Amino acid sequence: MGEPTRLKAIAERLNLSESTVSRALNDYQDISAHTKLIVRNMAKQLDYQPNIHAKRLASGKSETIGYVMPIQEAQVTGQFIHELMAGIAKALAKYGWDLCVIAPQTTEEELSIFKKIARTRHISGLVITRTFSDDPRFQLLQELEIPFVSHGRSQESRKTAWLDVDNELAFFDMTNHLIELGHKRIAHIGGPLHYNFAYQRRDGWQRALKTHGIKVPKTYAETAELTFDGGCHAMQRLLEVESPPTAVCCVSDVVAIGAMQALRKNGLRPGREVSLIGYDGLELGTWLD
Amino acid sequence: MGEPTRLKAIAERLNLSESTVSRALNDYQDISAHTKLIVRNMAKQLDYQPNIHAKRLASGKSETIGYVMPIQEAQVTGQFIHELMAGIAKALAKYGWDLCVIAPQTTEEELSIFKKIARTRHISGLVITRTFSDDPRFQLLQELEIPFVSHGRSQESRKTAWLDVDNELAFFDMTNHLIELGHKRIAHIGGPLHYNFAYQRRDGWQRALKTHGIKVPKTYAETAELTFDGGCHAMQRLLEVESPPTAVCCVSDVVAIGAMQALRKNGLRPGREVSLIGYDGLELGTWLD
DNA sequence: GTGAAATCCGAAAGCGTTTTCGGTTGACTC
DNA sequence: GAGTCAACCGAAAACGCTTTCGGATTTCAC
Repeated sequence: MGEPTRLKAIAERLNLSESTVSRALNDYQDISAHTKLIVRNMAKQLDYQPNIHAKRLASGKSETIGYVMPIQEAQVTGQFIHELMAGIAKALAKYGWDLCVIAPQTTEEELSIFKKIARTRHISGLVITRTFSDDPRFQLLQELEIPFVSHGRSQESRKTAWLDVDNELAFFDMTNHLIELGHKRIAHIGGPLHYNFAYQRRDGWQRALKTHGIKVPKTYAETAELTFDGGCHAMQRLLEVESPPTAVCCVSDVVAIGAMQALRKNGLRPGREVSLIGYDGLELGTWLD
Repeated sequence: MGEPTRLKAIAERLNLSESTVSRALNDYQDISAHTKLIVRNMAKQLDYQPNIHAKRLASGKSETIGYVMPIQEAQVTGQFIHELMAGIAKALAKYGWDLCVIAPQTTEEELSIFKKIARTRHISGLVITRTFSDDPRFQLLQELEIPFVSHGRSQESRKTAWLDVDNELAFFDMTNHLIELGHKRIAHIGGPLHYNFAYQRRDGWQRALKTHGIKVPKTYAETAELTFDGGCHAMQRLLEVESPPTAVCCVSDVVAIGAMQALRKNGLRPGREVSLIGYDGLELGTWLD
């Protein structure tokens, strides 16, 4: 293998200056088409790969995106989190950008990392995940003028870029489906409402009921930790209500499985006496129905 | 915020040269303890953060580890994959190193990325995951002299560093547990044997049976795709065997859930007529039993 | 055939570190 | 008091690229 090819090598071979070669490769306007062509050919021939550190130092651009991993709590499923990462990494790779993992331990640490990035600018932009309804990161990042995309929205998302599943619609559809199947007593086991997706999903459920003029007792709106146990206990509570629901849509599959466990304990068969429906990347749904 | 602090600023404030400051911060031997002290204090006071690109360019070290994401196939669960990433990222952060995501689309692309890294050395080392029993990456990386750690082993792992769950032992223990519960007819639904963990897990099951002098028909060693369907079909086949098993240990929880579905279809109750046991990070086990 | 305007390229100054190589002190020996 | 040897520190050259600035051609209009 030996030494990697440098700009200098290309320049010497072609009797050009390094600056010309650099500009040819970066497609500057003031380089003739012919020159660009021969430079690029030579670069390909020598398998030239620019030294990214020199490049980033000289240009002052870091060409790096930081992916902020959610702080570990409970066993909120992380199934699709890494698919998203892989997708982003692939897309960035096309442009020679890097995706860097940032894993803060606490919220305070997370915010202080942001501040550090704002000073050093060694990271050009961020992807943040697991957003909260009231998420302090949105304001801070805007103040610091760090470009970012959020996976999942917040109340502040009007002004910022985000990508998200349409949670509200998904649960609206899900609930409608149950209604079409003839269910009237449809409950919801939601997640803690500081998770924004939990908020949205509950809203979808409510809107569907409202649209069809169906009224349910307040006790039908359950809340659970995003664990098996959480789902189990919430379902247990629903079963103790005066007239228990005939269908329950759960905020996540993990919760749904927990709920199912509760049904079994009470001698009820999921899908028969009580319909359960979950939601997530896990595809457990195929088995639940 | 303004401009970040540079080495120069510290040097000027202290009437020292930049080189002295640099060596003081990097704990060189030829700088007096006193000088080191005042330099470090000043650095802290000015909140100095070295420009990593300049640093990496000058030192020729990239201080970056690449995490090679497994190529997407089927829905092999990725639950704990991101916990590992977070752990690595945290550990590296302490030393100012970065963890960079590499997401190849195909095996060929993966190998060519390795070759590129070998030339440019813009990444100091790799973490590779989802290893195969016969994994070409091990040899290539050794040839290219790229330091790496594998998460999961391969046949070649004698010479290289790896970290892994002791799959063999886990399934040995699991099977023993079933034996202690009185089961004699214990089957195994394994994964495709080119996955090394599938290999190891099957071995653990076999060793336990052998240790207790239990013989089972060859048909008890089933293989399934790592999906719900795979588990379902494999279980179906097991039920059609002459004398079906009373317990089955499954290579993963996803497969176990599929198997469970098959049991239900046949009017059997998991945990009653047939015991099922799965294995993974999903903690589904708590519910399965 | 002159001036102006394009067109294309080279020289050189950065970017912010690290690291080699010497040089200046002061202490210590005989 | 000349010579030696540590102990400390500064000057300056890398590292490999980008980008500004200006210089040399060529083109075109008149």
